[in-house]
Amino acid sequence: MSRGWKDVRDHIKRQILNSTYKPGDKFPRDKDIALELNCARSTVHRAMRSLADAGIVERRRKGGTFLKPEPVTRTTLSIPITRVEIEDRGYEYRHFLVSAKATKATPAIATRFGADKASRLLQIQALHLADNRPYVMEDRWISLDTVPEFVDVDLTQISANEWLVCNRPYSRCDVQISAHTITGEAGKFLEAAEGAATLVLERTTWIDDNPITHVTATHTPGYRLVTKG
Amino acid sequence: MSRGWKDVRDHIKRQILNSTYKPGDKFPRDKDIALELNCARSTVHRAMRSLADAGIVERRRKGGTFLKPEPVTRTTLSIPITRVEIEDRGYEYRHFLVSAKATKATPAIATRFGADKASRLLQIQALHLADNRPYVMEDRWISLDTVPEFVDVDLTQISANEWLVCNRPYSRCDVQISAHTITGEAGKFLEAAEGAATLVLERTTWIDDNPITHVTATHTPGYRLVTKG
DNA sequence: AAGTGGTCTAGACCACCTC
DNA sequence: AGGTGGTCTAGACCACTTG
Repeated sequence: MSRGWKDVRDHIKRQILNSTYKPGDKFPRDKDIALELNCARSTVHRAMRSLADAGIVERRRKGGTFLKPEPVTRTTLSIPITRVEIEDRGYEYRHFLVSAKATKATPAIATRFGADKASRLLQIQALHLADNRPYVMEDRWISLDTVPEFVDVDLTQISANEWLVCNRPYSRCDVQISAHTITGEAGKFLEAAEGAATLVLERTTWIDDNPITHVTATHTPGYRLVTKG
Repeated sequence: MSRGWKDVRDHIKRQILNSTYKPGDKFPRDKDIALELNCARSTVHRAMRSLADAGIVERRRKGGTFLKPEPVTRTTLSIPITRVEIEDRGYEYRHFLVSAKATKATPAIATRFGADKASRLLQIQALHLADNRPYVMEDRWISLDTVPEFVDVDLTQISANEWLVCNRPYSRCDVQISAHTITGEAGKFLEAAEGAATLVLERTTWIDDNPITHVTATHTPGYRLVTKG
């Protein structure tokens, strides 16, 4: 007999794994499952919702619950503060401010932030080091319209990354991952060979409809992103 | 007055955004929040759990609820069946089997699968095309110990990717993302210039403790992974 | 129009962890 | 040992969507 909602979830998972239900199949209604497993409907609901969150099952009011016909692998990517990421790997963290200047928006940034919201900008380049070796280089744009107090931050003491994450919670965040070959300055700072392949993470964060920052993080060659499933 | 748990969640989110609470701060206990917002404790619980799932808040029995001291950006990566991904982008899908053969495990695969579980293996290389242009090349290992019936699959009709995802649900999945420069065969099939940077996704899926498959997917240069927040 | 999942409530008990 | 979050229950009502 099932006790908690996790047991109910595992019971259903097992049925999926041993093909009691196949992609596209319909499950009994929550009430009947509850009856069968001798628990409350809300317990079945809790289990089913966790399966729906994981992308395994699809639920529709009046329609019922179905095993997803075309399963989607869903995995969670955690991106900590760079300092924490480096320290978690057991290295000593340091960061190094390369440049900081007020500039006009490039067309790419204007498009991303919204043409009317890219008036006062700060561009910052910084290098994060692990045990004094280059780890990641970031090229960041900050909207001073959204974060005016940023001009007072001492970037030799705290990285823009850490200050923003800790002082400016965001309501929305876009992440894009791509691969590029290293060129020019980035290669010099990262001490990487020209033409090496690097993983690039771009993030834009927003508070309501106002852009906070856009950062392009170029990692040293060989960097791997790992998701915990 | 708050109505549903989403309103409670948004109420707390707003308090975080306007710095009513700062990283590390402790929230009142659920019961008190419920009293203040005039709703049931379980409603507050539902809201707090969604914030905890999002990595915004940390909850400890007896300890209470805290705003995370070092916020972590958490984002969800969805990886559909390659055919669906291509069709969703509005292209016509085709796939092309390059090779399929029974082979011995390379040391890398043996390590990944577990030395004792890499005895009967199939290695498959296939190319997925969008509007007849190369989209992604996959190099896949399949454990015939775990999936013996795979030998009967007609890989000219259905891709290994789609057959496995639809017929072999997994209980665990690891994903790794990295950047590489294209070399040799992959470049030929992807019609990409030697030395171009490509995004590589590696996935291993398991059922319980048995490996199902390991796939290395090499994308055409310029490919971007986007997360939906 | 009716059936299904989604949510809210109030109360109870449990489990875990800090104090 | 006590306080906090975690869960279960039973019942009620709501919201959406489909037949």
